[in-house]
Amino acid sequence: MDDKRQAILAATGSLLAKHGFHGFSMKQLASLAGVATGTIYLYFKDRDELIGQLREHILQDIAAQIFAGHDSSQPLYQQYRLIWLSLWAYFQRFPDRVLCKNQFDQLPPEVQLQQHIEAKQHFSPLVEIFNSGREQGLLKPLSDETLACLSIEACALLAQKQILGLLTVDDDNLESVVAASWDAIAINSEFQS
Amino acid sequence: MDDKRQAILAATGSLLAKHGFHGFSMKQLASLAGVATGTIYLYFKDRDELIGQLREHILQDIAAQIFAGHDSSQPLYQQYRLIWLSLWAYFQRFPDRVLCKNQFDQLPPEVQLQQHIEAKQHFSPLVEIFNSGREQGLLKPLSDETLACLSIEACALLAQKQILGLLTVDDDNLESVVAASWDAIAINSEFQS
DNA sequence: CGATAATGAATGAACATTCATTCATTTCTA
DNA sequence: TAGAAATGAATGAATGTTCATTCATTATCG
Repeated sequence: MDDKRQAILAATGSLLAKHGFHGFSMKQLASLAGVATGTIYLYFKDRDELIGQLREHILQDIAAQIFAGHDSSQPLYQQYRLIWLSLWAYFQRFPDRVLCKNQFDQLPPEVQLQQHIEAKQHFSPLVEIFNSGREQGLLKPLSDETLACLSIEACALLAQKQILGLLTVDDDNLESVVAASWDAIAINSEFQS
Repeated sequence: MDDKRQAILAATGSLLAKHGFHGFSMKQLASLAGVATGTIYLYFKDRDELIGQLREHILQDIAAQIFAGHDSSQPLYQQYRLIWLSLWAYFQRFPDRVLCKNQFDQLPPEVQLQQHIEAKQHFSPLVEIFNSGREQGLLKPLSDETLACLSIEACALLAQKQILGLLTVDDDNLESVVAASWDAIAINSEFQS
């Protein structure tokens, strides 16, 4: 059965979101997933592989969702805006995913290097936007990573805080927040829209 | 002896930075701090209190450093710039602290609410900048938390990535990165500097 | 001053608990 | 009924915490 696998992955996500790596135990996971502890090991070699696969699963899912309506013939800001809003919507729909993603970003340094390379492949359309933006003189001449920190990563940060109840970005503000994050990476000419 | 206490706190920081909460053991800590395991419990009630006190220690230290040269009579951007650059310098000097801070930000949700209230008190001068910036029409009409995410939190994010070797912000770029993060929160008039 | 007593910081082996993982057994399915 | 899937008690390693003991230092007294 493959829905057991899915159930285990889903339970892993919600447990990780709730407790972090602290207090994440295979027994609790089994009980939440509605399987026996041993069953987990039929689908995953061990704890680390389980977590690695969850990470991969989430990353692919996010990438699939936020680039769903992507159209590289649109104006650059429109492309950016759609991605940002899709990411925001995704995180609102699956709050656990933000929390998980941020947990992954706090794994030991040696793990993160590998993660970073994988991630960049998943998000290549965004890298394309950065590239052509710099070429056209629309975006600041900073590295992809720097631009990402200043723009799209703010989305994940804001989403996390909103989920934890530390701030509120309502739908009225949303459009100006996207624009604000664009301002961070865009070159400010007097003629901008 | 109070330097035992300091030694334990320091060792906790570097261990936390290296391994995260994963693989952080009191035995390893004792060995790194150069004390017996039992000694730790003479200075700290338990593991959680130890970590809580480290958090408090780091937060106070950061606040003290980044507001050291703060002068509220300066132009708003100059105030912001100094804080940003001080924070950047601090993180370059004490890389462990960034990694620790980010670990704290991934503690279970219920812990973070309390942390957020404390933190806001430590960083009141920054909140002042946001307040008067909004009043003067220099900053976008967004909440403190949102402005912080878009501006100063990017500093911590960039610092972490730089420390992990995922990007490089050299001193030439630094000034434009600060300006970029300011662009995110500032209102863009045609007459801006 | 010298000898003795008291102190409490520091120790680390011992303890209870928790955890990831295994595997003999049972349950399901084709 | 044979084979696959699932179980969950058992295992042993690892962890946080405790506490009886040590020992350098300080205080007390003859």
